[in-house]
Amino acid sequence: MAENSHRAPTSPTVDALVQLSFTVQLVLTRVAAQHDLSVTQLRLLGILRDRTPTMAAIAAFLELDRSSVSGLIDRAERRGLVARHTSEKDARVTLVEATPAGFAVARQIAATVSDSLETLLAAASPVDRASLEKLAATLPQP
Amino acid sequence: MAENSHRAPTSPTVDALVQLSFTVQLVLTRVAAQHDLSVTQLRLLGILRDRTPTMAAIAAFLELDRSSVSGLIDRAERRGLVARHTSEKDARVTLVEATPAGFAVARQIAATVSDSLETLLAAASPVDRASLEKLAATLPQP
DNA sequence: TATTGTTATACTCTATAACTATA
DNA sequence: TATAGTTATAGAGTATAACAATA
Repeated sequence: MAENSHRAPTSPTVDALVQLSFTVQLVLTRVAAQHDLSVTQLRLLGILRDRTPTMAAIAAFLELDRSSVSGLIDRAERRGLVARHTSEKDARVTLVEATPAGFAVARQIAATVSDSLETLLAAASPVDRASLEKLAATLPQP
Repeated sequence: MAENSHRAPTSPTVDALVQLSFTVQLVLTRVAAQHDLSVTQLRLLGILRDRTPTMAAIAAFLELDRSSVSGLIDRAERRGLVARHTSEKDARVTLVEATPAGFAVARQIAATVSDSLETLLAAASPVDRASLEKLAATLPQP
């Protein structure tokens, strides 16, 4: 038997996908940390860039329990990044909106992430870039 | 001014990379959850498939503080997935090894992740796959 | 009654600082 | 003294269960 019987053979494409994913997450984690934020808070700010969603919508988007989102918004609110508003149509519903400070942080983070990833992609050919874009566009949501 | 002044223009390749990354992480999170594990524990088991590293090596690999790794290994050990051994060469050093149960879980997880991602990749052409593999191989570590 | 959100509780994950044991 | 690892502590993130307010 080979030296290592624990490693099941897996496709090189799958390996590439997983490795790529962790590289991107590492970049996101580091950039978020520069602003003393978690990747989840970073995602939250991303969502709020062009939406004013309900708590439930945020939970659905992030695939979190609504109680987890309550805590998430509590902490973001405490830091002045987001604000809660009660819906005028349905008093049960809470809408979440980024504050000007929240938008500013979101912009900075997006710019830094973009720069970092572009630097990593420096060696990628236009054809490989196009493949990557096509792949992302056609990949079904799991 | 446009409807939304908060969204800075970013490259489609960067967007693709980020989206792809979150898709993969979602798959990993779900598969890990099926075994009541976190993605970090999943990564740990992945590392231990072909290594018996020191605590410090695990910390370096996962980019965590050594104290965080102590807790991580505590919890994995409590669940019977890994075991600690003191190095015979240097009594300060602790080596971490997967147990048979740990290897079994690692194998199952790897198989499920592989299946899930292959399903997602069903529509990807051989050329696009090759591009993805090349990209992962040439991407510098950030 | 059903839905929206919060709270109480418990656990994992993580870091910082202080510590122990060994080299 | 320096290094490897642990412990104490604190906080973020997450889920489950129970709850209040509103529909």
